[in-house]
Amino acid sequence: MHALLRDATPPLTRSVEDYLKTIYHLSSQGGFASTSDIAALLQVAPPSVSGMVKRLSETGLIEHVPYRGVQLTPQGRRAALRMIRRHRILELYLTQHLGYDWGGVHAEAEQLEHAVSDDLIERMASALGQPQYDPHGDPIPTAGGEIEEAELVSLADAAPGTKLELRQVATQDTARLRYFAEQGLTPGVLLTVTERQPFNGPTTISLVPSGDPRVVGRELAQHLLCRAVPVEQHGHPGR
Amino acid sequence: MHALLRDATPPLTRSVEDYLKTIYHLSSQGGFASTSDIAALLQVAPPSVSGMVKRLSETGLIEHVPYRGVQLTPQGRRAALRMIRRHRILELYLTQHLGYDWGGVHAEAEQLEHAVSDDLIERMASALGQPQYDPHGDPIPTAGGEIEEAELVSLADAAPGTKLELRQVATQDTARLRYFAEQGLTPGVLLTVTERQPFNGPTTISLVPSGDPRVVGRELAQHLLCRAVPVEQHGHPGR
DNA sequence: TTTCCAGATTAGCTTAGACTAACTGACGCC
DNA sequence: GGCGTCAGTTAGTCTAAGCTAATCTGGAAA
Repeated sequence: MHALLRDATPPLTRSVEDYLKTIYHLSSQGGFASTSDIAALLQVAPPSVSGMVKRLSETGLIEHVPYRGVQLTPQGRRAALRMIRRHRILELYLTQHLGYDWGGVHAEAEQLEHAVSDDLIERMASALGQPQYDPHGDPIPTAGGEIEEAELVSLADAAPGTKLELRQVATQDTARLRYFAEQGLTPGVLLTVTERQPFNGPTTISLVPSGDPRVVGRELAQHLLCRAVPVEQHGHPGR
Repeated sequence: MHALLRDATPPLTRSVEDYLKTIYHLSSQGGFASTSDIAALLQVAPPSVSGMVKRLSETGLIEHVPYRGVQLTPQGRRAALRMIRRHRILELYLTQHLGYDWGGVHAEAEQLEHAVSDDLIERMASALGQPQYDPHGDPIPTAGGEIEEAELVSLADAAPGTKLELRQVATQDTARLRYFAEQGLTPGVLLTVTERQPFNGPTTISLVPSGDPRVVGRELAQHLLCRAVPVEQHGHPGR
């Protein structure tokens, strides 16, 4: 891996890094990222996105189909995964070594990810024991640019009766994150789906070791991404 | 302290922060910082400095006397000391907690100082036990903007026969820093000045507990800033 | 099919910060 | 006391990245 990287292109700017990361997130469930979705996530006006999209496709980081959207090229994907690795290692380091809480860590990492050197990231990764998951349960790409593609279902879609491991909490909203933490809904937790009310109603679950019940509304349940647990078996890599 | 800071002015840009820090260093031994000195330290062309100087004096961060130079206003000084605090705490944290060496830490801190939040800096300061000196022996300003003004003599100017404590190593050159470290010349070391050759010749010293001699050329000696030790007495605050 | 509209794009402007080239002022020297 | 030198400044250009206003397009609805 990491072969043929002869391109000594100028380092990416902070903005470019943000665009690539955003495009990665928007297009990771297949397909294209649209101009307006990118604009909304980055909080810029759509024409700003069009302008950047032109520059990025000229430098070969993305593929642009006019009026359809954009996708990352392999080169762009590599750059995006590098940023995601930085972000997730920073979040983990800040929570484990500097007492940040689960909610407030995102904004700090968002700034730092553009400023830290690769060397510092690898030192943090070592200090953390080469972790595989960040505090939200998201997989951390390797330095070589590999990422675990998990097959996850949102709790809102899981069939009643199944046993699941909560793997990711897919929101950045601090208030929601805090609420989930209070409810004991953090990555790694095991649970069974008890029932779901019809017409987009709430999902009832019970936590696995304790049997404690929880009722989760549809909106929140959509943020809880789970992995099916194949009957009696757990103990996964990171935390 | 920290009262009357009602100015909710837009946050300073990275460039502005760098200019202020540079101007602080250049004008700290009294007087004005010149356009060309600023340009040389920041590695930009002199007209770029003129342009920035105009903007900074319009926003009240510096005082500009045309064709003479610039000085910080109290507001500018506050901003500069904030950056210096960040830089020095970062250097100390990186060396103590992430295994950076004395030489390589500067560049990393130079980037990070613009990206970290005040909160993170204070967390690092706590993790370090509210330190007063960075790894080079430079005093760390308080969060309130106070800095210890030490009376330091460079080793090149110290009178033979005096006993000194090495307090700062005033260079950022990695090779020189490594050399000093090899020679045991790090902040906190005690020494006596044995003799000095005339005509800008080298200074001979002996390290105090061990009595080991060292001969230091004038150029290097100028970088070694020392505090007079008032006869039998040592043990200073940080390290 | 034609129409219409939301979303995408182009056109043109702004700001920060850098640059080169050209000009000006301060001050030492003869 | 005029003159040169060199540092400092002004003028004008460039790039990245944002914006608003105006225009275009592709696909759903009529």
